[in-house]
Amino acid sequence: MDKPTVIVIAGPTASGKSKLAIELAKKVNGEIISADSMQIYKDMNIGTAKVSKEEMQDIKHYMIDVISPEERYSVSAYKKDAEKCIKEILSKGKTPIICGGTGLYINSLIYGIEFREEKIDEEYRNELNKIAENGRLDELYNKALEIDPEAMKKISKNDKKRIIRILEIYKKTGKTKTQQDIESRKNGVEYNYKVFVINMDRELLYDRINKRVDQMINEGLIEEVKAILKKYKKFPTAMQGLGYKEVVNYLQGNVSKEEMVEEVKMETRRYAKRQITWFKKNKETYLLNRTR
RNA sequence: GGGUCUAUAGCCAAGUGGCUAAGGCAAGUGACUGCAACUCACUGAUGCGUUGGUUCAAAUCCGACUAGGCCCU
Repeated sequence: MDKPTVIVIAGPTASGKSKLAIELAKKVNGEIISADSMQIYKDMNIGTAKVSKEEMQDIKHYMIDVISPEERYSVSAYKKDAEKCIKEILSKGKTPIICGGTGLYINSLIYGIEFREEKIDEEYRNELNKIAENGRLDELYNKALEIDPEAMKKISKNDKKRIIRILEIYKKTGKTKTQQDIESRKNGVEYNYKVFVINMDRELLYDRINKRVDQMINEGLIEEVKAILKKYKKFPTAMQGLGYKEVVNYLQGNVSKEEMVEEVKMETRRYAKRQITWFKKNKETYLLNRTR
């Protein structure tokens, strides 16, 4: 039995993924599933560069505006939700098109990673964070090294977040991350993913990023941030979003507007660079070279 | 024209006589399966504006020159 085809369009910010995905959707009778860790949040529109209703051209988009900025989201939730969308689109006889820049999310789909049911133990996480912040991260590192020396080969002594995760997994399941990773992949991949990664000359991309940031400011990014701050109280993850932190900093009067804009541009470039590194790693990928 | 201060990597900058010229940002490369727009690692000056000198030893002290800032005329 042939696996159904799912198209994936990935690439760094401002490389034109969204537009390409829409064009493609029109041609192949497709619908689009976003793979963006920030576009899942409601009310964060300008800063996350969501496509407008008009730009969608009646192509249905999934996984955008699904949760409130006050909530927390995760890869495992994304995997589950996105696969639901894939099934739904396929059942209509249409082609699912995954489009986005969050490599972690895309990988969970294309490598068919199964996540076990797990609620994050916030208390334990906070406890470990406190230890780490008291300058005792090395203790956590050593503990993690004892539990899972294999996984620790890839984790630096300073990588707080990943060291803590090793300990979390062990406390929760009694298993090592290495074991869990193996189990998570034993089911194989359900769909025939065709992955396209947009590749673009670095300078051109940086230029596009600068223009996009200027445009975001013009479109009212600052107002958007103000509105979000007024509407919601907590932002466990959402305010990590590029641009948002910097605007908040500006609103607090710590930096001038010009400095803030420069910061956002710089951060966006750094982000794009990380994305490029991430996607480069994927084998069996079709590189799309864009020169404009 | 006179005076004065400054000159270190793409940018900001520590060093004020003696190990191999701090650090930050940018840039590049890399890791990353439950916060991922996260978290983290690695990489850069054979040389300190130019040039002469003092010294066993100079980015560091002295002179000249060049460039820039400030003040005076």
